[in-house]
Amino acid sequence: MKKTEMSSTAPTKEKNKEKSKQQILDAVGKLLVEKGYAALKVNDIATTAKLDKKLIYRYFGSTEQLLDEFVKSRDFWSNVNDERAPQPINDGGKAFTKAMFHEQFDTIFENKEFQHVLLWRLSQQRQSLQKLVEQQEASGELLFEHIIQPQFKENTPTFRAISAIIISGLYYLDMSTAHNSSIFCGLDMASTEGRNEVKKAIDFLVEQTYQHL
Amino acid sequence: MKKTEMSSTAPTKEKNKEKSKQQILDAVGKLLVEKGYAALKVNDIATTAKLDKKLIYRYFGSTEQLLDEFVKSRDFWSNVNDERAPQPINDGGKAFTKAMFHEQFDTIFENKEFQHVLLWRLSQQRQSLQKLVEQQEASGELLFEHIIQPQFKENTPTFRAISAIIISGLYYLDMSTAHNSSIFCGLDMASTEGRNEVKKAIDFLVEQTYQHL
DNA sequence: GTTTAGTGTCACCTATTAGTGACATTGTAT
DNA sequence: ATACAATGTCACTAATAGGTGACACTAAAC
Repeated sequence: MKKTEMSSTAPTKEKNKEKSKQQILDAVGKLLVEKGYAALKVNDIATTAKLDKKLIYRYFGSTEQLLDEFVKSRDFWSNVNDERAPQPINDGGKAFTKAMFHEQFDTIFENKEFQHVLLWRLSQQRQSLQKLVEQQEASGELLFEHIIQPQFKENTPTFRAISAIIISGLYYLDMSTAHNSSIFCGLDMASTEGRNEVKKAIDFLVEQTYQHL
Repeated sequence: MKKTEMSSTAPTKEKNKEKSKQQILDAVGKLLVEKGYAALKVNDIATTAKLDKKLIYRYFGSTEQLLDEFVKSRDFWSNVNDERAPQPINDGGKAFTKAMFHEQFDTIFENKEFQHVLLWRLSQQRQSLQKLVEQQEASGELLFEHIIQPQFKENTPTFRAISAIIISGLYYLDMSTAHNSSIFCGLDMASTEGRNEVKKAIDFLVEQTYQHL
């Protein structure tokens, strides 16, 4: 009978472990968003997770490993990786490029955790964060090879540079909006109008690039 | 005779105070560049300055005030403020805009202290850092009003957005070059070639904007 | 010489932080 | 019932952190 119970109900011990690990990982995310990566201390994490810090060491080995685990647990570049080209690409990727830039701009704006991870990886040399950079480069490379190169031929490097400016510009604007004043070049980057101006600018720049590069 | 000495030679005590204050401020800069803003701890600062931390409290009041003092002591936006338009502006500011973007890109690349302050102000809400944002906005506003507005009329907001993307893009690229891998969109942002591609891209984007916006 | 004010040094206190050993609790297998 | 293994709790250490009081030294004023 006891055996029957065991096999019918999932083992509660295991469940609690997974639940606790999840609580801890979530606490990292919460602290990251609320106080920034500098506030990621074991004691705070444990308190936020409402668990003893001992469990952090037991389940993750060390604070370092916990943070690495946290980074790995989030899939920040899924929206870039995923291959849903919304419309067939017969314009050399123009519409796709515009849409991707818009998506990046909005996704990062909404995802505070993402913003803090961007900032974190600018500030610290953590291996798991470095991996994000490589991952991002790799997924971007696919686009450049398959869509941009055929379109722009020998001008591909310039297109790369233009993309670099635009993408990193969007990153910075989203980060600075969340942490500093939201005014940049006189536009309110937290308002719909301001953000629409940026999107118009993106479309304009991409359009001009496709027409005149 | 003693009195004569006093009035002829500067009082050495005062001199030492100023020298010590300078040593402390320089130590902040050195630590900021070498270890990032998170490493700005009193003990480290004092050690780096080769002085007792007591002096930090005596001369600056607190660590907080020291850091504010440090930020105020540097004039990071002088290169933007200063009104040396290299050529007469009869092209609506096109050449000036290109030159300014290039200058920003290179200045920040070379000035590691500047990079760290950019990062610092994204990460922390310190009043003296916030003032930098306002100062920067104010000096930019002059350009928009006097040069851009007459040229672009009702399209000025779009031009603002384009500038916002480009400037913040240059910021981010310079920061990420120094702290992460220097590869972005497949271009090496630490190499001359990579940076020249970016400059070509800047010129192209500005050119297109002036021709077709 | 004595006083005085400012500079610099040292020892000390306190709070925070990371990390661990010991133990109590609980669910499960025998 | 007993043994066992994993979860969770607590008290403790050690290191690092910010900050201060007391005192020695020195240059100038009298």
